[in-house]
Amino acid sequence: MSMLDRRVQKSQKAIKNAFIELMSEKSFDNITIQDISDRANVGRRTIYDHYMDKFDLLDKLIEEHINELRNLCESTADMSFVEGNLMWFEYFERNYSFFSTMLKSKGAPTFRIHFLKLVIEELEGEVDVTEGKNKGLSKSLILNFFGAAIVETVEAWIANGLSEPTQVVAEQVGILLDRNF
Amino acid sequence: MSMLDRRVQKSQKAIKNAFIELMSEKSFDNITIQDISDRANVGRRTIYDHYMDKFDLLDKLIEEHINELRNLCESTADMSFVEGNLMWFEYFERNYSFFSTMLKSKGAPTFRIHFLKLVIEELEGEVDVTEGKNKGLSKSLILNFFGAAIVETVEAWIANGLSEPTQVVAEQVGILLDRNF
DNA sequence: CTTATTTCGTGCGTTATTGCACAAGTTAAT
DNA sequence: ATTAACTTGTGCAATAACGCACGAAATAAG
Repeated sequence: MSMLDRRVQKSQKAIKNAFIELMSEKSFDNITIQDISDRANVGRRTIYDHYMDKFDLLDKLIEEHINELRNLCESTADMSFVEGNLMWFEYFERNYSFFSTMLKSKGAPTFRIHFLKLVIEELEGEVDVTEGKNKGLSKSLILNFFGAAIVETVEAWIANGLSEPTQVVAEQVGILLDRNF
Repeated sequence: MSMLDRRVQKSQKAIKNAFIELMSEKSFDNITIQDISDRANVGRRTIYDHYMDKFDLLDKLIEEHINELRNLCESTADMSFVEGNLMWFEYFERNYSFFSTMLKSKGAPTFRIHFLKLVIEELEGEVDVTEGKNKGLSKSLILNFFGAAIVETVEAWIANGLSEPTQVVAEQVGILLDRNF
């Protein structure tokens, strides 16, 4: 994983950060490769060595975070929602600038879709409609219901500039989930 | 000047910054090339591509700032001390972390010497002992006198964490110099 | 519409950085 | 005193980033 050349890591990091910065300043469409190259202090050519175009860059960026979150799920598999949520929300907090720009920017509604999809996928293993409190209910309905609820909560929390303490939000959402699964 | 390869600039900057950071944490003697390489996130080999050893690195760093200050003097040659001092003290402010660590660190008393030497050199063209208020006085005595005064003032100002506003210090020192030259 | 200006995407040769390996010198611990 | 762990300085081949130049495509200006 971390066997990547140091130069690659640094270039990609600089490019991604520059891109996120620019996303918070102007719309996706108005960002040029030139802009990114200038801001990242990296040769324009270098960007093409790593990404096809700015769409590819955005895709990779999104995919990366989705994967990170998926990995996070594995390590929290044996925790309660209250515990696991803390890890999730701390991740959001750590990557605030990314999620903030991605969730509000109109240029990238793509992200919300991917994000919701991930949440539902990861929630899938937790719901049981054959017995317990959810017996007889529609599995897909439950998944959509709580998936959207989670995404929307995160979105609002971030849009408000993380005004609520991370622990509090994580715990409360955790309580609601523990109660329903 | 800025025709240097982007990579060189970035590497050297990272190395210098890492070095300054480390200087504020431990004594010069206890800093290893390994440390610098780790902190700068640069291959150990790269450091040797630019510097002989850590002494050379320190020298280059000092020399660089001394040169910057010397250049600054040229551009302020036709100003009064009050005006010119503002440029100087703003430079100190901009490079606070450097001056702070260099002036307090016991591992690098070298810097104080170079610094004083520069101040005296640049002051030399301003003093006239053949006529005016300093007629008959010893030129070298005057230079040492005010040179040390300036250096000490800067040192104290920086040691106090820039507690006094830059403009105020610059102006007051300027007044004292304008009065005596 | 026509003309600048800018951005794009790519090919190319050059250069800087990298990671590794090695022998030699330091430092610390037991 | 001896081992172990770490640092140093250097050689080397591989490769990432560089800067440049180019024609094509898109965008803005007159």
